[in-house]
Amino acid sequence: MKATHQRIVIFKALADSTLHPTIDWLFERVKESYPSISLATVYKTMETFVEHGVVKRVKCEDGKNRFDANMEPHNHMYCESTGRIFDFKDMDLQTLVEEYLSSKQLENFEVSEVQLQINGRVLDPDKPVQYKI
Amino acid sequence: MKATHQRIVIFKALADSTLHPTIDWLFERVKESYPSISLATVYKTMETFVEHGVVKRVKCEDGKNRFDANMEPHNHMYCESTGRIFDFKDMDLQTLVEEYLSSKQLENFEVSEVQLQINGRVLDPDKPVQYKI
DNA sequence: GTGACTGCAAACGGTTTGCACCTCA
DNA sequence: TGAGGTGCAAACCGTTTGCAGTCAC
Repeated sequence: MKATHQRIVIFKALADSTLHPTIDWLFERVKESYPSISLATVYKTMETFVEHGVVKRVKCEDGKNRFDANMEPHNHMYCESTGRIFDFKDMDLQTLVEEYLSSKQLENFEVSEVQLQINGRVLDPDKPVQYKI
Repeated sequence: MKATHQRIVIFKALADSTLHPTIDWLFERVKESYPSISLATVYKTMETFVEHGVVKRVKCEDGKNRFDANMEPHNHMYCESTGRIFDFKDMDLQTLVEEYLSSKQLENFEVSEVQLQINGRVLDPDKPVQYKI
């Protein structure tokens, strides 16, 4: 993967944000420090980032792609009114579910991932959302 | 909700299928018995069905809308190679997760739903997929 | 130097919309 | 008869693509 100027700027914008940015958020952000960048480049770059395991793609109810720079296993809280995604990590919960499922028989299906997502709404958009373990 | 011919035909097509049809699957299907139907009508009808709680919308990795005529609480297995969705119902699992989560404190977030999805691949597309409780 | 990357603009695919006409209740 | 549903075509919006020019290695 070549370290082009564009890729570096996009990567920095990504690393800054914890809120799972969309392509157009990244595009607007990156334009500030690199005004001549094209939208297609952001799309293509994110595609390569996904292929190289730099980020994960997160499909969202609103239809847009979002990206997750957090590559550790974790779960999501999804806000149905703003479309924002919040990470939470609870290995006890993950283990609980995975162990339960491993005791079940799945016929004709090979599991790659068990995804657990809490949907709902943020009450006060100015305050932080927290999951207390 | 008016019982128009179009809506009845669409509803029947829906009830037939367990595999969470897309709009264009429904459109093709419905055209067989109602050739003059328009794609826009299928879109608008599904929208009213969702509003009236007749079906649920299921957002899919492939970007297309799918619909679920099964209104009972249940979970999904998602096949990453075909995009097909299979239902499974395991109340023990659901209760396990919900009880675990209710012991946690979620700050500034109102939960509407906990979604548990098993991603993976169907091994033999001609055989049924089964989750054994 | 060359293969990979960028930027542009045009195309794409799923979905939505505006509007004249029609139809169920 | 009137509120609301239908069909058509055009618009929309996020995303992808083809290609000529450019850049990192």
